[in-house]
Amino acid sequence: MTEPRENDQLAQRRANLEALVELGVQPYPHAYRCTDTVSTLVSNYSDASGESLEADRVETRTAGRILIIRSFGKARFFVISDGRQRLQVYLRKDALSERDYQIASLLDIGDQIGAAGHLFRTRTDELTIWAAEVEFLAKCFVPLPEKWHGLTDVEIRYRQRYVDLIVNPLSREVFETRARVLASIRRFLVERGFLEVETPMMQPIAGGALARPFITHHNAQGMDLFLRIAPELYLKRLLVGGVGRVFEINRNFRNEGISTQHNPEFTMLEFYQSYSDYNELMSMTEELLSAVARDATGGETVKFGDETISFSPPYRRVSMRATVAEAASARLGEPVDDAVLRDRDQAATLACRLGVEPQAGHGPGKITAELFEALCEPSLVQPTFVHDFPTEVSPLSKQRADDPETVERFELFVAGMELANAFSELNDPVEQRRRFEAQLEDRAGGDLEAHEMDEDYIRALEYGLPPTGGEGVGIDRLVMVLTNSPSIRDVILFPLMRKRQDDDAPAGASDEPPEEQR
RNA sequence: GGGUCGCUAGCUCAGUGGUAGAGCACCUGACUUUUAAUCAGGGUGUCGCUGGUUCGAUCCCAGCGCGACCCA
Repeated sequence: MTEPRENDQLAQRRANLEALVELGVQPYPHAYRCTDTVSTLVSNYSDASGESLEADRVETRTAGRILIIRSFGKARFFVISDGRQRLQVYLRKDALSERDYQIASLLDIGDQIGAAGHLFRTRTDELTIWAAEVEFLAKCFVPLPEKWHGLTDVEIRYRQRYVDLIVNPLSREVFETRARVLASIRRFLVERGFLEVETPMMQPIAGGALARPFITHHNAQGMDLFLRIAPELYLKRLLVGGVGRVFEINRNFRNEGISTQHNPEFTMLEFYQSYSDYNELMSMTEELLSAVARDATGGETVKFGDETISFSPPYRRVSMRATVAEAASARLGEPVDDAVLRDRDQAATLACRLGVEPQAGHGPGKITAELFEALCEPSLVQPTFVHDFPTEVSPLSKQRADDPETVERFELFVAGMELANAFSELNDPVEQRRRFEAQLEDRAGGDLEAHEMDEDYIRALEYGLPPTGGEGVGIDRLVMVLTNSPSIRDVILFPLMRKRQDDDAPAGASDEPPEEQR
């Protein structure tokens, strides 16, 4: 590992801490009792006039990190932040003890301080604490990014999210919105009688979705386990057990590439409702997302890049084959009948003409799904339900009564992204076994994402799963849309990044003080 | 996996085959209501890493690393 880089700013900050210690200041004090946070002061007094603050003096003790220092000889202004809001503190020599004034003059941008005093407004009408006391709380040894441009290097923003959060208020706002989204979803579902549960993240069979899992190992049991790719099969076991309305919000792990829409671990909401089906879920999804948008952003309409997206119901509903046929027809300039997509040879021919190479083992259903991805997905900007998927790509969904090649399933697309996936749950154990067996054939043919056989799940179905509608919603992507974030990494606090060699090296402070201070 | 682009001071960015540049930050001095405070002075650097070409490379070439975007 490389030696910690020494530079003047680091040395200066260490010297300032030494000077504080010589004044008798604790370098790492244990607590500071605040009467208010910066955020509550700002929200409570942002409208208070200078006159009213003078007439009814507001005394306060608060704490935060220094973000800006403006120094004027025998007075200085600090802008401090509690991570959400910023507030100015005015420190003048004649208002402070000699000791506190010396402390104030030894503080650096980035340091944590406590301040006590009363609120007033400056000549320029800025709400400010007139400091009577100042307390040193913790040292920042590393210079913060620039006050004007902030931190824009996305690599540092993702790897050192703490720095991003210190200097970019918009980053904090994204995660505040994310928290409101989760709270809103929970409220919505709990109000409708859904029980929140947690099912295994480590599973002996990684099922419930078509994806490659991560493998982990249990030492004491001497067994390999998979990080879950979906909670689905466990949640449906709970439905067999009589938990008629159930949901889980938690992480899934899929061993696949990283993109602006994919992180290997991501957060998914799954909910299931007995005695229901996918039609009911479409309406419920409209209610859920419009409510979440309101709770999280204040309205049902959001800006996403150049687009304005409305979550106000109803959402457009199109069948997958019809929308593929329509897109193919527009592309080729000739009518295309969606019946073509039910025949392997005709579907393959159509795919070739559209520049999508069908793979050998892929039947008409998979080819249709691939054409949909290539032709239709990116153009679905406003919330759109794409329903009635090919059975071939839906091993856990119930077939339509009038059409066994088609299942009762929909996906919701927003901003060109798949946001939700739902279906009437397949509850026939014999048919479920047949579907798993078809998947095993795909697996034998080299499809590493094909579903594995899960005997216990079939046994659970043999006890009787009521007719059920179930849905998964990608929380990260939903938050992307609601916060106008172009990358999934913008809405995940610590997205997966490749390890760097210098990850072990501290940015500044070393264990040893410089020679001259020993 | 493929393509394109990027990596220069703590941060945001210029730039050049011959002593490395700006703004902010930082240091010294002035200044007791500033708002990117102001004024005077100061450049603090492994130009991502390794090799090659060259008298000389941060620059040109190759490989590698990390990242971004597009494609699969």
